[in-house]
Amino acid sequence: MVAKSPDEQLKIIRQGTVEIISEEELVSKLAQKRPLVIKAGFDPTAPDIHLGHTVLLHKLRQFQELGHKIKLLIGDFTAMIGDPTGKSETRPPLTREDVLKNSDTYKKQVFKILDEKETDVVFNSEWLGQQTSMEMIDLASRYTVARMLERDDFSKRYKEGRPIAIHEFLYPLLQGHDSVALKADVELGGTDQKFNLLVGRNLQRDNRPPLPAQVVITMPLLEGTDGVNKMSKSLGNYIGITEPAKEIVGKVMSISDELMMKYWELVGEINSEELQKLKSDLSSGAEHPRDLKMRLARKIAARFHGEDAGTEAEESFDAQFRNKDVPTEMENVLHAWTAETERLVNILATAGAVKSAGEARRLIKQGGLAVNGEKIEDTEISYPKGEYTVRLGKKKYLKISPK
RNA sequence: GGAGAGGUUCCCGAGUGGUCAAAGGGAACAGACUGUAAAUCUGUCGGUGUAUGCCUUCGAAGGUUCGAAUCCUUCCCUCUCCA
Repeated sequence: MVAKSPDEQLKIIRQGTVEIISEEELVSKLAQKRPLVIKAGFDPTAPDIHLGHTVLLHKLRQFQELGHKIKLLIGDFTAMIGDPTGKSETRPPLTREDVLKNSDTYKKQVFKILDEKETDVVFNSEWLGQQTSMEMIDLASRYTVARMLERDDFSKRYKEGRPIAIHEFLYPLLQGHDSVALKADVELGGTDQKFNLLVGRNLQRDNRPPLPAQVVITMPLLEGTDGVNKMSKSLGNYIGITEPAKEIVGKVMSISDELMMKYWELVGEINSEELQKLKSDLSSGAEHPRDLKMRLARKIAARFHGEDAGTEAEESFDAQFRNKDVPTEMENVLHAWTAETERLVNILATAGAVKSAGEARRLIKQGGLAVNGEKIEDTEISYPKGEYTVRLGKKKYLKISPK
């Protein structure tokens, strides 16, 4: 089953990673010619998987193809703490139902990339929920405050005088303990997870009896559509895999050219030779950046929605932005007219198309609003009851019809 | 337990009695430019039928004052140092 030699495997595993701690250990584990236990943790608080998550999933998929065993860990227990970032407040504990619901959605999404048969989905509440206070204290005694403060996020906050709650220290410990419980051979995570992953390694070593330490593999974080911050739902710069194909194409098309190459590398499902070719074609001019980006956009859309949806999304994108056609389908908003005619700004505001009438007015002043294809100049214009096609800005189209 | 610092609009951050809907930056939105690129430039950025008006906002609640983000009181929250 495990057919490839350790060196061949290493070559594949290494692609796109930031760090492997350590490669020698990984090779010797691979040389044992058994399916390794590969651990990767996911937070069940946000059930929507986005492209950023898939970086990890693609790597896991590669491990699967090499014949290893994936333990997909849903951190339902640790979610009660929330991985400390300093940004997020302590999260309210999820109910059992929430967890189950979220993890179901998770599974559905994850298996668009992973092979379901070769994946174990596990919940850390299974063992963490059973722990007694004594065991918790014992776990806490394995680490010192000084070592905890080595973590970037903690030391920064400490220096800046920002709060750190004690329970935040427990997060890395519990996550690390998961590795002990799973007897993980390898743990995969984003570069922001390095500290936590290393804690797992240390805890395995310090365990009684000691366990073989897991190999830690970190993956680059994928920047979101803003090109700066890591992709996350809370920043609103994400591309969700359940989004409509058109949305995915639109969002991918709006990323910068530099970022596009990173996307190719991390979620493009190509090997390093192919990546090199794309890069050289791009710099030699053999390939137009726009076309290359469209290929990527289409590929990603097709991955989650099928080839047809990908093609269709591309066509409608071109229609709208190349040929400047009005899209055939758009969101329909119902509005109840309160009088014979009503001011446009009010209609838009009450319909929820804009935050306030003032914003609508602003849009008009800035020349970003059109009704039935005609640009509006007058901020006080009124319309009688009827059906209208409204364009807000460059890309947002809306149909307003009477309720 | 003691001493000190602080909580400002989406975020960071200035403002210490009227000239404050509150500087500056970021984000966001719009326009120009384009490949719906990115970058850049310009504009907007609490609400209100536009009003030198009115309403809501400067941790919370009260108070002083003609007038408070600014002063006082109590409360909540955070940090630092000492113990």
